[in-house]
Amino acid sequence: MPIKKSGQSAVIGLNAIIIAVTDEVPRILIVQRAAHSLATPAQRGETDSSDDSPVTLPFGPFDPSQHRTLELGLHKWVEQQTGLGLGYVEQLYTFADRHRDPREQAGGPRLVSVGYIALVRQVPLSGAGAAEWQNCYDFFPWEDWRKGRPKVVDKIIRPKLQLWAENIEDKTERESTQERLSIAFGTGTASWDFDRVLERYELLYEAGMIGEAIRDSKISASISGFSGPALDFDVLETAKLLGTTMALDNRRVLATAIGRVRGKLKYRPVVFDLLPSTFTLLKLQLVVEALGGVRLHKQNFRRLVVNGGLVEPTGQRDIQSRGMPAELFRFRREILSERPVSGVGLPSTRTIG
Amino acid sequence: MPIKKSGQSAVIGLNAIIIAVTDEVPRILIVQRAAHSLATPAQRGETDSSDDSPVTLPFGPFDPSQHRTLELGLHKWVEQQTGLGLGYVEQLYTFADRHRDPREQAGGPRLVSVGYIALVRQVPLSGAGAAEWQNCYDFFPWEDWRKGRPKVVDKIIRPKLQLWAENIEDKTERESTQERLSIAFGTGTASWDFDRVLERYELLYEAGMIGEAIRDSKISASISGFSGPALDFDVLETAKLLGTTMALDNRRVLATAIGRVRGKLKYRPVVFDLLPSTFTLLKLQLVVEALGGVRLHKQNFRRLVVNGGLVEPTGQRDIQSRGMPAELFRFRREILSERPVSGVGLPSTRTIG
DNA sequence: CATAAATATACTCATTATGAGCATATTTAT
DNA sequence: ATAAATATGCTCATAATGAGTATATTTATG
Repeated sequence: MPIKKSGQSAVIGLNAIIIAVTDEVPRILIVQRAAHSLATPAQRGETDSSDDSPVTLPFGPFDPSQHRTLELGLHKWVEQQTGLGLGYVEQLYTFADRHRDPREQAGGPRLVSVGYIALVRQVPLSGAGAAEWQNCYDFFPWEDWRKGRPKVVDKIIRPKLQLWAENIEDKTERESTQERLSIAFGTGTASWDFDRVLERYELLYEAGMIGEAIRDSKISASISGFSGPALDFDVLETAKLLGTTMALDNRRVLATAIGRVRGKLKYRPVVFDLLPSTFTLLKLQLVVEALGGVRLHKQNFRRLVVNGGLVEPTGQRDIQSRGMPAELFRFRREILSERPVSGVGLPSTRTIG
Repeated sequence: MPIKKSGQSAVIGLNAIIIAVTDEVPRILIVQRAAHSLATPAQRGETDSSDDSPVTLPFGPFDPSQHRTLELGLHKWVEQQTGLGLGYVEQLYTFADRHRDPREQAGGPRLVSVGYIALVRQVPLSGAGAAEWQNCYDFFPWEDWRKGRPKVVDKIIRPKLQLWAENIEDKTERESTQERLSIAFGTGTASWDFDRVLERYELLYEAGMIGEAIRDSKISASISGFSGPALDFDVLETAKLLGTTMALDNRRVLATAIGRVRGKLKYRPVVFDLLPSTFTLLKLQLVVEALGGVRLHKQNFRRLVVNGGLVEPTGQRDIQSRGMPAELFRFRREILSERPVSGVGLPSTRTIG
């Protein structure tokens, strides 16, 4: 089959970011070594660049003749591959940059992926695919602040990024980069904004500090024929401390997803799609904390969700080991029609009668 | 040139939702009668279904061989067509449902459009295209509450939707529809959530109350060979009161965009991309109100943006006609690095030290 | 059984944010 | 000079939030 050469050609695929929380760990479904059924040639093939990461997000082609909508295509294929029934599903973003795959041939078809986030309750895997669950924070060790600020932030990220930014030649670019740093990593007066996962990832990539950056620059060097500068040991060490490298731009996609979910938590009751129909308040809190990467104040959290009408008691109690048994609650769906958002108003300004 | 028959083929296009606010009116850029340069055959051609609406969003094909990223493609083409320089740009959504164009041929390539929102300051149009500005609320008369609740809401929308929902046969579906109604239109205890523009639009479409629904059902009837039921005068009258019909699913795209912008207003300072670099607080407020479709309390709005550190006085005053001259303010970019979001926290729960 | 450890739940209190309004100042039009 | 229009300052009640303290109910362990 000859390769199409049309400049306008594109292949549309679906990327699924499937999230579940178990044992206080947010996990995503990943596939090892491109075991996913159908990949583009560029995705499947010539990956033997020795250190290329085998970890990918589940990916499947979208066949318009088969499926009426993207979302239906996604459901079908995920269920086939994993046996998972998807709960909450939301379109994330469409990724279409050139060199998403750095090995993409000039003139070859562009790989366009539409990413979907799905939140699921359960963890039983079956189906044809070789999918497995992996801790989100394996990919973003700097994003989990539940045990305090991760050491990697002060020891590596901040100093190295600072240094990198200071050495940018162009003044305008240097200053705008420093501003971005300050916003994303909360240097100075700023606090750490848990939503800005993507912005942090992008800065680390641009600074060449993570595995993908090293890999991509190596590849483009080898394509252009130049041999890049020898990588010193330190760079590789740093990259290793900054989490597991993923294939292509998959880690970027994942960063987008986590940021989106964290943002969503604030104003829509999506957590409940990760929980069974009844749960204790502690379980609820732990799931929120896992996704947000933060610890919350227990009594206030309780006050918020109970007084806020998000949950209601079932009258039943949880049976467990240590301590006083907690009451089981359920999500109050009615809240959706009662309050505009579960927590906020306009720009922080409310309407006037 | 023979038509491709591959079941997997797709054409990727870009839809631009370009928003500006002038004279307290939020406006979007539209194109009359498919005057946009390059449309798919389905989009351009056989539109002669008599009453088919001529109003479309700017649309352009995306050529991967020309542009490295979707956003670059968008910029290029918008500037060519309109002479506009885009300010804030954000990817909105990817629309790929079958029958986005109800005339789509079975087996023909699927039209996939990636929508982008752009906020611009100015209104001078030039360039090759036949674009013009139109009031957003021409398409969504029920969304502008600045002069109180629009009459169309109580006179038409609520009663007709209520009736429609009550007559759904299947009990489960009826109840879920009634819940959706209550959430979207704030029947009962609920208040009107200004974000839920898309949900409201979709319900009106499903209920067959707006122009697009009538058009699409006519078309599928004519394709399937059945002649649909004769439309009574009332249905057409209703549709006319519910705003201007757009081509294809463009109004749905626009609804998505407006909802997104309204939501964004709450927690990111995007308004400033619609304003000149200095402005009075009234101007600022009027722009927020225009987009939100609400009136705000003036003194509290001032307190919010000034005490909240979003803006700072320039020392200069505005020269105008009536009344005390207002001070000119400017956006404090520093706020971005100072506060996580301009207004909120986690699900409504803050972190604990 | 008594006690410690673990957990759940109730309440308090200071601070800040929000919604609604009154009061005063500064300008232009008449 | 006065009315109309606008800007701006201030108050006040209420609600939301952050940070605790206190108490209750359970299991594990001596």
